[in-house]
Amino acid sequence: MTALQFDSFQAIADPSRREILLMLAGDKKSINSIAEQFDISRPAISKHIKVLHQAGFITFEEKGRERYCILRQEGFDELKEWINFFDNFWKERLGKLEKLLEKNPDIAKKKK
Amino acid sequence: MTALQFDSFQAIADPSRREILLMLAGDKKSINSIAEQFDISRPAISKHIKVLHQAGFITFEEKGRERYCILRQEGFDELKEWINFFDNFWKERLGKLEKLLEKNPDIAKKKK
DNA sequence: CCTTTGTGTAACTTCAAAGTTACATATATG
DNA sequence: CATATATGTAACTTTGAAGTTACACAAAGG
Repeated sequence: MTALQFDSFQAIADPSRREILLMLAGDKKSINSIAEQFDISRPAISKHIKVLHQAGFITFEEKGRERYCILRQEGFDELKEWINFFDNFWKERLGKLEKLLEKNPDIAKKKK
Repeated sequence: MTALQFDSFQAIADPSRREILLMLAGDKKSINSIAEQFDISRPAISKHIKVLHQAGFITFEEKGRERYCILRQEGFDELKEWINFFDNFWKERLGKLEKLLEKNPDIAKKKK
């Protein structure tokens, strides 16, 4: 249903877009109220919002002529899983090292 | 000491670079052995490796004329913290909701 | 109804990223 | 030593991302 048309890694590569996400963690905000916080033009922000939406990071809540942007938890899933993969990699590696030290405690001793 | 000259968000925005990191989770690899796995040219891979290094994701182990790339755990820290921020945001929000329901159990009931 | 406000988007410019080829250099090997 | 191998990098091209301005349009408000 929510066909991702934009890579989430790509989406958060831009500092302005990361800033927008941070702003939305505070509260939902209209497009214009977001744009006010930036030096770049309103259409530029509009594009960033579009990207964030297409990447699944935000949803909209229409209110008259205003469009409020709301953070969307699932948007962060892909990244979280990616990080988790490497986290597990390190943990696993640490586990192996511990087992090794249990069996060969001598390794921990200085060579000389 | 390790002056980051490249943004880590930017570094993982490129699919090839993410792929390289995945490859290195298996084992350390020489630049050429990495390049072999890709369709793009060796110099292109060389550049990607440089970026990953400057962003702190990998270190090198020189072995004669070969240069082995090794995953570096700290490189992932910035990202992990970023994700954690939003994770805490959701958890906190959930906590607030639970407290609210404790005090006003009626909210959970259907309106009609 | 006219004007203001909030937003989307088309058309354009600029710039940097990602790729290429060509060349340089250092190490290994027969 | 001559050659093959592993790598770095300069110079260049192409492409797309990010910004701009200008315009369109729907909703609100007097």
